[in-house]
Amino acid sequence: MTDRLSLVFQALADPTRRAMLSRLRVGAATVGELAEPFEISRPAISQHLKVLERAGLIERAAQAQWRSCTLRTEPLDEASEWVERHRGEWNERFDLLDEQLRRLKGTGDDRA
Amino acid sequence: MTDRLSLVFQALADPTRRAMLSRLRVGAATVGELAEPFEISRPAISQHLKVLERAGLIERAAQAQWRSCTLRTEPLDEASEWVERHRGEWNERFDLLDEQLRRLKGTGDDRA
DNA sequence: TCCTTAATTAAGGAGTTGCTTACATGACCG
DNA sequence: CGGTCATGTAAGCAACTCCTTAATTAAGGA
Repeated sequence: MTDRLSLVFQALADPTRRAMLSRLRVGAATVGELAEPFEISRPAISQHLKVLERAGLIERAAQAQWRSCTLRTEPLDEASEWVERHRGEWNERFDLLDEQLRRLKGTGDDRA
Repeated sequence: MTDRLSLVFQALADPTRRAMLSRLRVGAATVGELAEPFEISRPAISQHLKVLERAGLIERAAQAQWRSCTLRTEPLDEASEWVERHRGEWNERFDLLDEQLRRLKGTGDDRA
């Protein structure tokens, strides 16, 4: 489980962590804010954040005694690529569009 | 970890299982054929297949003493939906195109 | 300085994963 | 029937996951 893609999928395999990422989509949050919707302890939250950080899905910045967490979506690109490549036939058309849009956007990363 | 989406992401979190799915993309295979590229034991293969089956990603059919495994991509649609919804801003445009293509294809599943 | 707040680290426990070897099932084949 | 091939089940083990409570670090305010 040493490769990045596995770490990302593993991070996404937990509903609490997915909910955290969804929350972060609307903007940065402190650990306390992230913890608020859940009934689990703060250390449990910290551990989930560690998993997300290890997968590259969040970034933490210390400001005074608060840690601001921000979403990093780049790892999701790799995950998306894998999933799209393995969806049925019509998705090959979809992949084509993906690549066209990617070119449009200017990030010229060709996949293997 | 009772929900389908978590089971799918968890199934994808292992390189061996991802390689198996990639292999199945080119057509059905027996357990032996699937096992061939890997150095792990047959029971280990069986256990990986159980994980994939639990996530709905493969289907097994018994033919004589062979079990033919086939890929089922539907669960990947849900995974794809989640990932696309959480990729950066430009992906909102991407999502739009996704939906347009979906309508073009005729599967009218609106997401929440 | 002392207290509070925000968060992490430490230690431990129940359950799961990913592997192993040994054994069981079940179909075909002489 | 007995042997072999394809696969699955059982049992066990080290490592990891996800949670807990207790202790720790570190900043800010009285």
